[in-house]
This record gives sequence, C-alpha cells and structure tokens, in this order.
Amino acid sequence: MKDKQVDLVFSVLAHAARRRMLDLVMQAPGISVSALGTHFDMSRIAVLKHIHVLEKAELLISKKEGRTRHLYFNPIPIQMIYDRWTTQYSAFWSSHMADIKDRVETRAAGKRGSKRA
Amino acid sequence: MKDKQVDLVFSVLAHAARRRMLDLVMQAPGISVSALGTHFDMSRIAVLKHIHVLEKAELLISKKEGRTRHLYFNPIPIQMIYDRWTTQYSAFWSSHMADIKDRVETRAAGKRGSKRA
DNA sequence: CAGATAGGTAACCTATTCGTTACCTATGAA
DNA sequence: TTCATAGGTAACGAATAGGTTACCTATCTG
Repeated sequence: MKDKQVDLVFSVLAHAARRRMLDLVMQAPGISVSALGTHFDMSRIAVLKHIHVLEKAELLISKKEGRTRHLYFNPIPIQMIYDRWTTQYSAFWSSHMADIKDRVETRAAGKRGSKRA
Repeated sequence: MKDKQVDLVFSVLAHAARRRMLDLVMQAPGISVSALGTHFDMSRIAVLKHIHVLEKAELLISKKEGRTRHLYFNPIPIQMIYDRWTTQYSAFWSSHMADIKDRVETRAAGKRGSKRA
C-alpha cells in the first residue's frame, strides 16, 4: 500500500461525517445517496461530495441501478492500514504497555485537570 | 474521545512525513528538532510546524532542556483510535472475515500473521 | 406525456494546509 | 564578550477542502 493511498484513507477518516457515513452504510448495505443524506445536516451536494471522496479512497463501492446509486462499505483499505499499524506500533506498545495502561487508568480514575505536555 | 480529537489524530496521520516523524521519534526517543529535520527534504520551519501539529494532537510530547527540545512519542491517542476502530469494525470484519481474509491473503501471498480483531 | 424523484455538474466562496523567506530569541562555548 | 547553534514567530502564497446555490439529466409513475 503506497503512501499516497494511506494518506488518502487517513484524510478521508479525518472527518466525522465521513466516518458516520461508513457506519451507516455498513449498517444498511445498499443504502441510496439520498437516504444516506437524510442523516446529515448538510446539502445533498455536500453529501455527494463526501461519497465521491470515500469512493476515491475505495472505502465505499457504489452500484447504480436505474436512477438509484446503492452504496456498500469496503473494509479492505481499513484492514490494510490496521495490519500495517499493528505491525508498526506493536513493538512499541508491547514494550511500553504496562506503563501506558497505568497512565490511562490513572487518568480514567478521575484525574481531570492535569494534562501532560 | 471526542470527534474533534479523532478528526485531529486522523488528519495528522494523513501525511507521510508526519507518520515518518512518529517512526523516527519512536526509534530515537529524545531526538531533537534539528536532528529530526535532517531526515526531511523540507525547511526546518516546515518540520517545526509538523511537530507542532503532532504535539497538538498529543502524538508527540516534547521537553525542552537548555536550547534543545527533546521529542517523545505518545502512543495513547493511537491506542484509543485503535480500540475504537476494532470495536467499531470488528462486527463487520468478523461477519465478512472469511471473504476478506481470502482476498488479503491472495495479495499478501505468503506473508505471516492473520490478526484477529 | 407531465411531473416528481434520484442523481450529477459547474461555479463560486471561505477557511485551512503546507510550504516558503525573513527575522528574532535563548543558550552554550571559546 | 562574541559568535555559532537550536529553536521560534510572522507574514505570505499556492493549493486544497468543504460547503453553498443554480441548473441539468435520467428514470420512474400516474
């Protein structure tokens, strides 16, 4: 998987609306563009643009039937990044996991005010 | 973890140079800004800006000693997203895993390590 | 056919991103 | 003190992102 493709997938995921679109399509495979659009507080055109971006990153696949475009989630790019990610960070994680777990749990335990850095 | 924070982390990771910076800092904890900069074909200022973005997303932590800023990798935000991700997509993955696994392995052709989500 | 419905393009506007150069500040060493 | 070095700000510019309105095309249905 090339850098450019990884860039694209990450940048696509960097927008809450698009992440939500993926969720919705995952939950309702074959949903139409307009049906998807009803869940968002933006124009139909904006939704359409997001769909185009998602398709360009191959996170969505669409199939047009008649006048309706049906949308499907494609997990492969995310799967790829997931694999790469675990490989890339697992060494660090495993060697620091006790420490991290401790810090996360300390923060979760009600220490709100003091952020590190 | 709020949407905005997730947006930020993903957008930060959507740049190959920044991903590489994380790798480098992970491999050389405490590296200085200028030492990090030698690995990149861009001005020192551009590197500095990327570092600021990484710090804003809390993927890097820095500590200044004298005139030198030492950089450290903070895995927590990635860990957070990783957890969310696996939760969010694992249902889909597991229900389609045979299919996906088959396709992925066909491409990987001999690579080891089928991860379970 | 007429009209409603689903999708799609084009043009435009504003904010942000990512890089630059120029210049400033703080620290360490000779 | 003097000067090189590490870091940092400010201002700018080109490109891209993310939204809008206006308008067009295709298809289904009464």
